[in-house]
Amino acid sequence: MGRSIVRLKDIADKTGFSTNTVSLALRHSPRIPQQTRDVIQRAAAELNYLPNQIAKSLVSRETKTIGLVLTDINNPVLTHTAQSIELALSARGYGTLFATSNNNLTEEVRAIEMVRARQVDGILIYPTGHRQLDHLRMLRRANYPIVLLVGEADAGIDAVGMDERRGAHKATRHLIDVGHRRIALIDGANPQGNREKREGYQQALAEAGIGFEPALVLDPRGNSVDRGYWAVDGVMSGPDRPTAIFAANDSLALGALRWCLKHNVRVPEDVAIVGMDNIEFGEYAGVPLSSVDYAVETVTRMAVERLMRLIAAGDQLPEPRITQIDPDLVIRESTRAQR
Amino acid sequence: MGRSIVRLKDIADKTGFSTNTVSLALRHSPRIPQQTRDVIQRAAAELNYLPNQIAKSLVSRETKTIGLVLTDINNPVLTHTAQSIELALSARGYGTLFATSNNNLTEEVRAIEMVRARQVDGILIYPTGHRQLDHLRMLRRANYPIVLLVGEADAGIDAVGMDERRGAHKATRHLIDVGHRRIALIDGANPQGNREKREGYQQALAEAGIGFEPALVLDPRGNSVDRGYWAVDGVMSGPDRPTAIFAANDSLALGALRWCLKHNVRVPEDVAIVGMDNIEFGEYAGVPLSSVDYAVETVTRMAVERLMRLIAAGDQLPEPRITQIDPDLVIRESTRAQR
DNA sequence: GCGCTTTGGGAGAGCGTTAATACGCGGGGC
DNA sequence: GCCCCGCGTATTAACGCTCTCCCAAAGCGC
Repeated sequence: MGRSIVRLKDIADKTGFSTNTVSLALRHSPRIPQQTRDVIQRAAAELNYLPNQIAKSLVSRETKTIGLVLTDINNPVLTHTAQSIELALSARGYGTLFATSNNNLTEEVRAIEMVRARQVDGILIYPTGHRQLDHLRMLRRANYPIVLLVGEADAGIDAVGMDERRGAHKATRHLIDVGHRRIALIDGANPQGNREKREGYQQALAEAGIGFEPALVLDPRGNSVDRGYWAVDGVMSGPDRPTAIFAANDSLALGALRWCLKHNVRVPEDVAIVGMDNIEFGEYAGVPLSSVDYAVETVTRMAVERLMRLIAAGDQLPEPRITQIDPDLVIRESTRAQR
Repeated sequence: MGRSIVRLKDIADKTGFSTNTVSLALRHSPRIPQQTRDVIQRAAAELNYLPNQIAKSLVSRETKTIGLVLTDINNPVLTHTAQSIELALSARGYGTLFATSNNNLTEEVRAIEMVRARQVDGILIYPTGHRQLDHLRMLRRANYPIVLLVGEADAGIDAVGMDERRGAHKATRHLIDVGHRRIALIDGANPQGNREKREGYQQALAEAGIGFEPALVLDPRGNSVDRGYWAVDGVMSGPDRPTAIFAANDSLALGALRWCLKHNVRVPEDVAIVGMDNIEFGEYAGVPLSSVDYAVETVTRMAVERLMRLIAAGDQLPEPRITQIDPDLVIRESTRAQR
């Protein structure tokens, strides 16, 4: 616990006032005359006093710290989210206690216990399973301030996030609009029970009267560029190649793009590619990548604001509010050319 | 501070034992007979008891939490570092209190105060300025466990990091070896006082008898892909184009690569490019990027181990130890072809 | 000069936990 | 039969801070 040994009592001893008076003076209480405050504050500065937030928390029953639980920070969009949240929280005087679940429910539960034991004032979480929310609902029911970073419609918990179904629908629809009918989907989250993207994809196909072909749904078993590369290797090498690929995130899309460039498959002439999240590396890729934009700043701003409101509400939380942000599709060269 | 209201006292009331007995029982003290322990532990489980780490910290004088202060998590290598550190710490039962300095010394100081006020047991920091370490040295002198994530040789503080000077030297040397003499450097950190990369670059030039040309040193004013793109726009559009580019990180390098691809400048035939950090997006770029590998896992493992040792040392810290990791150069297509 | 308020400050309790110490009681040694 | 010991548990005092009283002296009106 650091080596910070200067306490209120030390300032009290040095100035001759009681610890109580010192405490009030350092918090600018009007009950202490200006002159006394000056003396005390000067003494505090000389001793290099730093208030012990732990002791403060014990009595005030708030830690001014929130728990941030993410699945896996290597996804650039979650990285950006983490950064943006930390910024917003620190601007409000809150610290960020960070933990990862590694896309594993058991670890998620452990991470939540860890931050709860440290008495965080609230939790922001990007849950592993968008459907496995019971443990979170229990917290919410116990009046624990918690906000999901996923726009899960029927969570029963406050949530702010991209409408992934609509995003996937827009991306697929766009591919259809520019003339594609054989559209592959790369999505690692679907087997884990996060079906939104898959549903958006299927819905767009259905609306266009295109039959759903299970062979075109690829499970990359991960979310790295590498995974995207190998996910498409099978179908693309085969005889019945798709003419378009929709990837559930830009890392996967860039992997697919790389496969194409390496095998002299022209993008977008031979195969069009759309990603999701609109990360910077996509914009500046070998062929600039079309992508569904994830409005990180908007999501984090709203999520933090909502969490602050829940914290302020105290013992009687308001009804949960779910905000689903309708994402924009950013069209770049990887789908630009008409067929 | 959450809404966790179950205390030792509640378990005591329920079971009829004193809070003290409950405390001992839950910590498996041999002083409490097995049978009593069972009763108490069952009651604790029923009440959903979660120990209050804050209260525990106040008396034990350790929080089992460490502060992680980074400049800017958007750099993929720092992202990876953050993830890897969180993992290592959580495996050791430590929480990670995370803060960013946004590459600003004032904010760095504030971030450190924030984590110190929360009584973290130690600090891991990627400092803004590799030469502005006085405030950190003061902490170290006060026996505060702190480890830098930068291999700064004469820090006087424990440090683990890549040897950036050698890395830059290797990259530049490689470009010289494959026949280049007009080699541009893109480096945003140099104007901030982090001169290691620049020095490695200049040293390699000098050894090869190549005159240093200030016009070839480009300040991107940032570290995004976008910045890399615009940083090279000037020299590359001019008459006296360099034939090779060494970028201080892969984001910048990918920006430069993108400029080339967009303007039909062949890589590596017309211009060779080397980056630094060896991020995955570089490996799968339009032209796979040569890069100096940053051994993230090694750095974080050693840094965390060192921090643990410092924490265990208590009031008498051992002499600071600085570990500089000699990075490997990964050669890919962006520099492969001989001229 | 009396009682009132106001001003400046202190004493003490308590936040949830742990560590040190105290205590009651049963049993064994002599 | 008495003392002592040890077992099982309770009591008490911290940890550093804030909050709720409380008190003493000064100021003020009549």
